[in-house]
Amino acid sequence: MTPEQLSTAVRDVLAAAVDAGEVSLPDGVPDRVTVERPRNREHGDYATNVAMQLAKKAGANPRALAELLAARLRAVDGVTAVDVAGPGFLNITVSAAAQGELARTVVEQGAEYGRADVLTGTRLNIEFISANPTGPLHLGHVRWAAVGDAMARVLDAAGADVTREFYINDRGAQMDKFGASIMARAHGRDVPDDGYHGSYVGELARAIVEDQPGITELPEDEQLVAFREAGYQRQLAEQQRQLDEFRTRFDVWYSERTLHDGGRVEHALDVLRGKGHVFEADGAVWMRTTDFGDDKDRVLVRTDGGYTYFAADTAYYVDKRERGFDVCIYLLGADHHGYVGRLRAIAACAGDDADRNIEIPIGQMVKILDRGEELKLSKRAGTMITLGQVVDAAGVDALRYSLCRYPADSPLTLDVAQITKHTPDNPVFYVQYAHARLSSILRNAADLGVDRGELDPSMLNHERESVLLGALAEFPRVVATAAELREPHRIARYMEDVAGTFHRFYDDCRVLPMGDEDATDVHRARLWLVDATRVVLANGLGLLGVAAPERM
RNA sequence: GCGCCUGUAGCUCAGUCGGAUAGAGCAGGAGCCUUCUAAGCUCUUGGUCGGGGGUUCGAAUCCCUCCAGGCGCACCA
Repeated sequence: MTPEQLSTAVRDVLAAAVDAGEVSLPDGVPDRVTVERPRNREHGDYATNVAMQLAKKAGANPRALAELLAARLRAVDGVTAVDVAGPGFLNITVSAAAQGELARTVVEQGAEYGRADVLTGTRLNIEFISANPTGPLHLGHVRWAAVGDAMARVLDAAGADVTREFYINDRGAQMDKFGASIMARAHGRDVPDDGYHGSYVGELARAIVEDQPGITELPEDEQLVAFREAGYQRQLAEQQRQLDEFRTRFDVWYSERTLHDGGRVEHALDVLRGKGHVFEADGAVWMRTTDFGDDKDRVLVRTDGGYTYFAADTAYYVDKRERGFDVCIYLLGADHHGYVGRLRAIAACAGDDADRNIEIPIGQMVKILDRGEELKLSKRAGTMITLGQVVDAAGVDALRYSLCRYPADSPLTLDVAQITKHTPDNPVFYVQYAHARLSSILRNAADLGVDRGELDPSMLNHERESVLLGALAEFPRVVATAAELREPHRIARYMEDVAGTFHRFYDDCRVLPMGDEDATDVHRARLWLVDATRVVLANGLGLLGVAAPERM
């Protein structure tokens, strides 16, 4: 019996009590009844607080209402005991057989187990990283690479139609500075003060000159463009390679230039003019974002006739909506949180609901310590910690998992030594090890010729088995919650719980027959449970983009 | 000055439709391998949930206020 089924059963019991005239609910029976796993085992397998929630509406004493529901619940198939406790909690105990059926469900659903449908029908666009193509991805991008990718996977698992998007800022003054910096290096000159000082610029210059020997002979203005474009292409390819290595995938790489070249900016301005939020003042064209909570109005077209970056942001949002996305998610770093107000205002000015059509989660900064020292980037000194260097130090799995295991809105410090060590106090390895251990049991079973056979769920009546089954049953709800709250870290925390629960089961319950023993129904049932546990961990790790090793 | 985020055990942090005695790991202490991975498990010490007020059957959670720390407030990109 899954929590979902039990919740439905409780709701049905409530409805039956209403029909029988034992309870009166002026607002009707609620659609959903919360059934949760109590922290304390003495409170049964599941508990519900419906009686307390509805007591006031029903004009009844919470405990009396609970008693009334308990009497009916006891008759439900698979329920073995119902107690009324405290101010009116219903503590429910489920039979081993009803609970054990879950092992079959999980194994049969396999990779599908855990998928939910809470977001079915929602078209989501999730944009993250969106770095300038003027250099390699660095430390500042790493958190969203991991969390954004995991979030996209979780949203997909919850049934949403997800598009992952990377916005390429390939237009504007920064690009020209980038081109000028490469050109300066190609001629052995100093990079301009406001240019790019990283050592990669020199390497780029060398590679480009080698590839296009005539480039340094071009007139200065043409040469700058040639360097800029060649540098752009190489850096974009480099970023894509870095992300590929980090297992972060995008569906759409959206170039800012195409917004301008395709007339999308003019189009967006027309749309917004039509909504009445555009005005002219001081020779510039503005959008009245203060109508919607922004702290100041924003310029769209400068006095010199050029479009601002904000105009492109506006066009980009309008474009996303016209491409059919219901919700546009922008993952921004804390250093960009000043953009939240104006982005929300864009949505509102476009006639949308800023509380529904746009979401802007803010990720706080990450510090990474290596051998006690903070990996720090300094643009001025030209020292830079690239994504690749961090990956080299910590490994993709450890890095992705560790970044995903904390809520993105809390500041984070990771120690490379801490997240890469192979000890149980490292959550990555604790979870991966559990998966390897499970895989090992399944391998050994095959070697011994023990087949899972038919499941007799009533064999799974050990305390540790019951707790493990209960934990596995939570997976779909955890996925749904993680998706709805945009909090993939819940998946990691959940898996740590499952891994611990499994290790404790393993310690107390022998799965395979020993020596010359014949396999019994208990062995077979435990194999089902082991298989189901392995499925849940594999699916969960998959949601974080972390490997589920079969051997360690 | 205004805005966003954070404040929970010695340390790193979980904890959202408000629920039962506030949790986990580490660190400290004591144990468990003749058979499936000891990269594991068991027991134990440890709290004014930053302070104060409010809402109610019930608050770490919701509201107000104060304190401390981080970040941000361009006709830059």
